[in-house]
Amino acid sequence: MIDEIPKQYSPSDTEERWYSFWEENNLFSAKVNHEKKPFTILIPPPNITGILHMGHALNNTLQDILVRYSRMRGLESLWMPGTDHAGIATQNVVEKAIAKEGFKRQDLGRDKFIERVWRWQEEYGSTIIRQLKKLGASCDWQRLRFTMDEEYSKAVVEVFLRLYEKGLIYRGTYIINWCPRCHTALSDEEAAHREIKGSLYYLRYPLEQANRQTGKQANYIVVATTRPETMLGDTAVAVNPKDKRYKNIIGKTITLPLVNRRIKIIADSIVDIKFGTGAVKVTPAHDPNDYALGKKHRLDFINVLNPDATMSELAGPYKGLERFKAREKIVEDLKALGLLEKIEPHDLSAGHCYRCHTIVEPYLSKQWFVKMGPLAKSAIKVVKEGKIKFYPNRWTKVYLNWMENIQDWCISRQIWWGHRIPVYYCGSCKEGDGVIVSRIKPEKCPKCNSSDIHQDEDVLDTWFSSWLWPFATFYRKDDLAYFYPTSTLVTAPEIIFFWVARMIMAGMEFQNKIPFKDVYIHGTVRDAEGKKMSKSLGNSIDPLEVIKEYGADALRFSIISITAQGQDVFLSKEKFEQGRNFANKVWNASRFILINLVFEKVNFDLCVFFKKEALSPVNRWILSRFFSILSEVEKCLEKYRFNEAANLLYGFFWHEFCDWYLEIIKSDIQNPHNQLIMYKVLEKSLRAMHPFMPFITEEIWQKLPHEGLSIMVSKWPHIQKQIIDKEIEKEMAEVFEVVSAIRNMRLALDIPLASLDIQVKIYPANKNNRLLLESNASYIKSLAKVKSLAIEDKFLHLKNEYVNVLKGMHITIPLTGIIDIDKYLKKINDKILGAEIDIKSKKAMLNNKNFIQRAPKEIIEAEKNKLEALNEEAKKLRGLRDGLKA
RNA sequence: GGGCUCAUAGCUCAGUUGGUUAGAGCGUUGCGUUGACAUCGCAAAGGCCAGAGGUUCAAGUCCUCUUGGGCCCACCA
Repeated sequence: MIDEIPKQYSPSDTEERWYSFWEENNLFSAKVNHEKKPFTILIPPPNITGILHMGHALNNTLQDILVRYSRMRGLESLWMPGTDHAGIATQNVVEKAIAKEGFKRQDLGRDKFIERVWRWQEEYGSTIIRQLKKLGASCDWQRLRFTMDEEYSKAVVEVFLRLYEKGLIYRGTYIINWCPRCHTALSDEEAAHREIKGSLYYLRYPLEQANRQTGKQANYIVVATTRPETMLGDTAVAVNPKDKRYKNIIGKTITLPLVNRRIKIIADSIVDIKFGTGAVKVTPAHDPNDYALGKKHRLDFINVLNPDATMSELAGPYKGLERFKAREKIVEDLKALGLLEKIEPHDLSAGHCYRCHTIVEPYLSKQWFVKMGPLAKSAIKVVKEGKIKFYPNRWTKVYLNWMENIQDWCISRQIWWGHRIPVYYCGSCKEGDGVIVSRIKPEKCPKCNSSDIHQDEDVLDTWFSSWLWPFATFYRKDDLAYFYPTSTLVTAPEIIFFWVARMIMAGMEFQNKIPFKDVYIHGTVRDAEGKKMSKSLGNSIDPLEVIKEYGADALRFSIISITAQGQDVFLSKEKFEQGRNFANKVWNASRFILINLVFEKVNFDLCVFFKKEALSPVNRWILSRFFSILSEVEKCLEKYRFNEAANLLYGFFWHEFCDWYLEIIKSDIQNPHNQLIMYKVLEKSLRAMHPFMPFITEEIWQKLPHEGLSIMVSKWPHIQKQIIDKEIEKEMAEVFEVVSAIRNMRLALDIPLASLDIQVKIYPANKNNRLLLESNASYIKSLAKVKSLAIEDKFLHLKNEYVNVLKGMHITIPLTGIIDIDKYLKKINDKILGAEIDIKSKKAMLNNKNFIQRAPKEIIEAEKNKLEALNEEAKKLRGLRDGLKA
C-alpha cells in the first residue's frame, strides 16, 4: 500500500482525470425536478476575448463553492455558464488581427467583417471556458450560452420592441460620450472618470462695443477653460446675474477670436461666481452643461470636431488638426494675439473609454436611449423591501444612490459587432421620421408602401443584451419557470451599475420577478503593493501558472482563505504555498489512514448502534469537534463568509484531526473503534472540504471505502447534534494543556522528546482535576512521551524534582537518574550569574550621564532594549532554578 | 462637493450581533527525522488593537472628532 501512494500530492496527475470523469458522467447537469428545490447561479459571462485572470479565479471559485455545496445539500443545482460577445472589445481585437494583414474593416465591408468575427469567436471564443474547467468549475456545460445565440438575440429584439412600444426607448440628439478611437458613442458608465493633470487656460475675449466707443486698448472679458480648442464652437459667454463685476456687460457682444464670430454675453445663475473668472465660455455642442445652456438660451450648436477627434469643417483654419494639436496651435495663436492671459496647472477628471482608455469627447450626436426612471422604480422597491439582499450590505446604499439618480441610457453603438438595432427607415416616406421598429425586416413601408427600406446602421450596447442574462439564458419555458428567479449572483463591485442594477430592472420589467435573491460582491484582486491586478500593468499572476505549479485546489483554497467578506484581495505567489501545503497535509493524513485502515474492520453498520458512551474520550472528542466545526462552517456559508468556513476546516483538519487525534490513536490504531472513527472523520471531512478543494477530495474519497459514484454527488455530512458534547471538548482541551505543559518542562530541561523516559507526578488541584487526569492518563503519557504518570494525593516538593504549576495543578518531574542535577543547576546558576553581570554593566552604562547625554538616541534605545531582554532571560532562568529542588 | 472603506504581532491580514487569556499564515529563535507528511512535528518570542474624547458593569468591536492610506459617485467651465 505504501508504495502505491506517493509521499507528495501531485495535482497535475489527478485534476484532469477527475474533471473528465465528472463531465463524462454528466454530474454537472441540472434538470427540472419538482421533487427538489432548485438552486441557480448564473455565471457573470466572461467576454469571448477574455483570458482567465485572478479576478475570474476568485469569482468562479466562490460560485463553484456555492454550487457544489448546495448540490451536496440535495438541491437541484444549476450553474449556468456562458460568454458575452463584448461588442467593442471583440471588434477591436479582430480589427487588430486584420490590421496585421494590412487592411481595415471598411475594406472588408460589414458582412465580411462580421463573418470574420464569427470565425474568430469559433476559434478563440471558448478559451476562457477551457480555463474555467481547469479551475474545477462545475457548470452545466451542455447549457453553454452566448449572448449572440439565435434564441438569445430574439430576446434582445423582443425587449427593444417592448420598451419602444411602451415609449421607453427614444431617439434624439444629445451630448454623449464619444470615443474617438473606437468611433462610437458610450454610455456614462463606459466612460470611466479618471484624474488627469491638465491646465486651466485664461482666454481674453474682446468686447465689441468697448472697442468702438473708447477706441482705446481693447477691453475684454476673461474666460477660463480646460479645453481651449472648443472655443471655436463657442456661441456665448455666460456670467452669473448676481456677479457685480459683469453686471454692466450682460447682453453685450464679443468678437470670438480666431474665427471672428459675434457672440453674446448671457446671464445664468448656473455659473459659479467663484470658479475661474466667473465668466464661462459656452460651447453647446461640446459640453453637457453648455448644451443645457444652449437649449435654454436658444444658442447655436456648432460642432467643431469630427468623429475621429480631428477638427471639423467648422473649425476654419484648424480643420483637420488632431484635437490636442489644435489645442496647442490655438493657445499659441491666442498668445501671439495677446489674448492669452495665463495658464494655470489644474487637475480635472475626464472620461476615458473603458475599452481603449482614450479620453472621450462630450459629443453632440443622434443616438438611441432608454428612459430609465420608470424602470428604476420597482428595482428600487425590491431592494428597499429586502427581497434582494447585498452582501456586504453596504453596497445596498451604493446601488440605491445610483438608482435614485439614474440617467437615461445611451444604447446605440457605432460599431458592427453586436445586435443590430431592430429599427428600419423608409427612404421615401415624407411623414414623420420614417422609423419602423420591427422584429424582422419589413418588405414595404407600412405607411407609403415603398420598398426603399434600410436598417439602422448601429448595434446595441453589449450590456443591452447582458441585462437579460438571468432569464434570456433559459431557452425553454419549463426551465425558466423552475430555475428563475435565480439564487445568488456573485460578482465584482465595478459592475454593479453596468450589470447588476440593470438586471434587476430587466427582471422586474420583463418577468415581473426579481432576477436573484442575493448579490454577493467580492473584492478586487490586487498585487502585493495594492495595485489592481491587470494585464496592462503587467503585475498579474496567471492563474493557469499557479494551477500548474501548485494545483487548482491550492489556488482555490488559498484565494478563498485570504478573502474576507467584501475586502480586496492582496495576492502574491507565496500565498499559494498555504493551499499547496494544506493539500499535501490532507494527502498525507489520508495516506496514513489508508496504510493503517483494515477495510474489513470498518463495519459500516456498526456506527448505527454506536452509543457515544461506548467510545473512548478521544473518539468522542473528535466526533464532537467535527460536528461543532461543521455547524459553524454551515453558518458561515449561509452568510457568505467563505474565508471563515475555509479556515475553520483548515484548523480542524490540520491541528485537531492530524496533530492531536491521529497522534493519540497512533499507538492503538488497530482498535476497531479507532479504525471506524478515523475513517468516519476523514471521510466526512473530505465531503465537507469538497466544495473548496474538489479534486484532491475526490481522489482520496475514491480510494476510501465509499458509497456512490463520486464525492461531488455524495451528501453533505449531516450534523448529528446528539454527538456534539461541549463537556468532552472542554475536558480534552484541558488535557492538551497538561501535555503542552509537560512538553515545555522537558524542553526547559533539555530532555529530548524522543530519547529519555521520564516519570511525571501530578498533584491535582481538586476533584474534577483528579477525574480528568485519571481518565486521560494514557493520552497524556503517550503525547508527552512519559514513561509513567502518577496522580498523587498531596503536593510535596521533593529533592531533585522540577515543578511547574498549571491552574492549581502541580506537575513534577523527578530528575534523579535522568539528568545530572548538580551539573544542570550549576549550568543554570552560571547562566544566571552571567546574565546578572551583563545586567549590572548595562545598568551602569545607562546610569552614566555622559553616555545618556552624548550617545545617539538609537544607541541608547538599543541598550535599553538589551537590558530588558537580559532581565527577561534572568527571570526565566530563576524560575527554572526555583522549580528545581536540589 | 457627497459617500464608502481601511489602520490589530516584524510582514500580509482575520476577528458576525459589544462579553473570559485578541487569532491565522508567513517570517524569526530553539529543539526534533528509519515508522503519514521537512510542503513536517514540538515549543518560544512578538500586540497601549492609529490618536483623542464619549456611551456602557464591560469597547479592537458602538458614537463623535483628528491623522494618514485606498476606492466610488457628481453637470470642478
